[in-house]
Amino acid sequence: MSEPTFATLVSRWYSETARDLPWRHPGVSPWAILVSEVMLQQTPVVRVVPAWQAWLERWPTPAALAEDTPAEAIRMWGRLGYPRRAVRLRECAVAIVERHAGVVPDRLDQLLALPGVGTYTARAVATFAYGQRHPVVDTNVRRVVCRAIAGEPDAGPTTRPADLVATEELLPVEPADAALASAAIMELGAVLCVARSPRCDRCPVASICAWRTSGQAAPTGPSRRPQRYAGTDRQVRGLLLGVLRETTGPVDRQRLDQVWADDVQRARALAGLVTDGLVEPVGTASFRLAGDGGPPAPAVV
DNA sequence: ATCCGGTGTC
DNA sequence: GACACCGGAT
Repeated sequence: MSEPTFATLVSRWYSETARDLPWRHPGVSPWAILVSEVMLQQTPVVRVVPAWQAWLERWPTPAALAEDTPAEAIRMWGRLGYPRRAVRLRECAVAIVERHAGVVPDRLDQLLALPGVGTYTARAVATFAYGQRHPVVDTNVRRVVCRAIAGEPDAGPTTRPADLVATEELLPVEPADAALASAAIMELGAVLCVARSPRCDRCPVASICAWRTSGQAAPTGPSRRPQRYAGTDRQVRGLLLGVLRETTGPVDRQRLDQVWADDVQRARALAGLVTDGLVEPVGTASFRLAGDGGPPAPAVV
């Protein structure tokens, strides 16, 4: 009789203590899981929950979202941040309708080909929506595996192929068990094995954690530079988008000019919004959220 | 004032 | 591989 494995210990802990998140409920559709994963890409759980519920109430299927305008997707996105994700999610819905008859695909290569879906999200959907056996490595999983298995601090800002391999080796053979283990490892990284103040006293694998055994080394590499928000193009984009979001249809350039004094930076931010497909010019002196007021795009000058 | 994070682009 | 991208929590 052997010791319980890493996956067994973490999965048992997860089954007993997991947060009750709505996208983890039985019967949640693959589309709803995909929406949750895209929202969770850059936004904390507590802020995603209400937005996810409202989004799926309005657009329960990819086809429903595909038929609506980018402008409405941007408005429904609310203040989740990184609103390009809203436009990509709608483009993703269009692609699902066009390529897959409105059904979220279950193959990794097909998922990866969708707008806004990268290596993490493709594996998360294949695993959590379709019960397949894949390593699902986000920043939390990477940190947990680096610590507990390699005994090292987190390897850095990107997921390496080696991280995928190391995680795969932890997964049970049965796909359903592997999916549960992946959810459990993510939960562990989000709740206990956090970056700064890990709660090892409550950790289900504290007894077999290589990082704990070896003295909990801190990361050695260059710490990532702090990113500011105030005064950046990001802030200006947010201000411009705020005006457009609360207005139906075109907004005069003059009104947009009032949100930020620096002409050069304001113009750069507005151009960026257009490039990103969030905003489009209407005539020569006004702008609107993409597709706002109907699909017919403005005449290209 | 600092922290957090996938994807796409260059 | 560096960088841009958002906003709220702490």
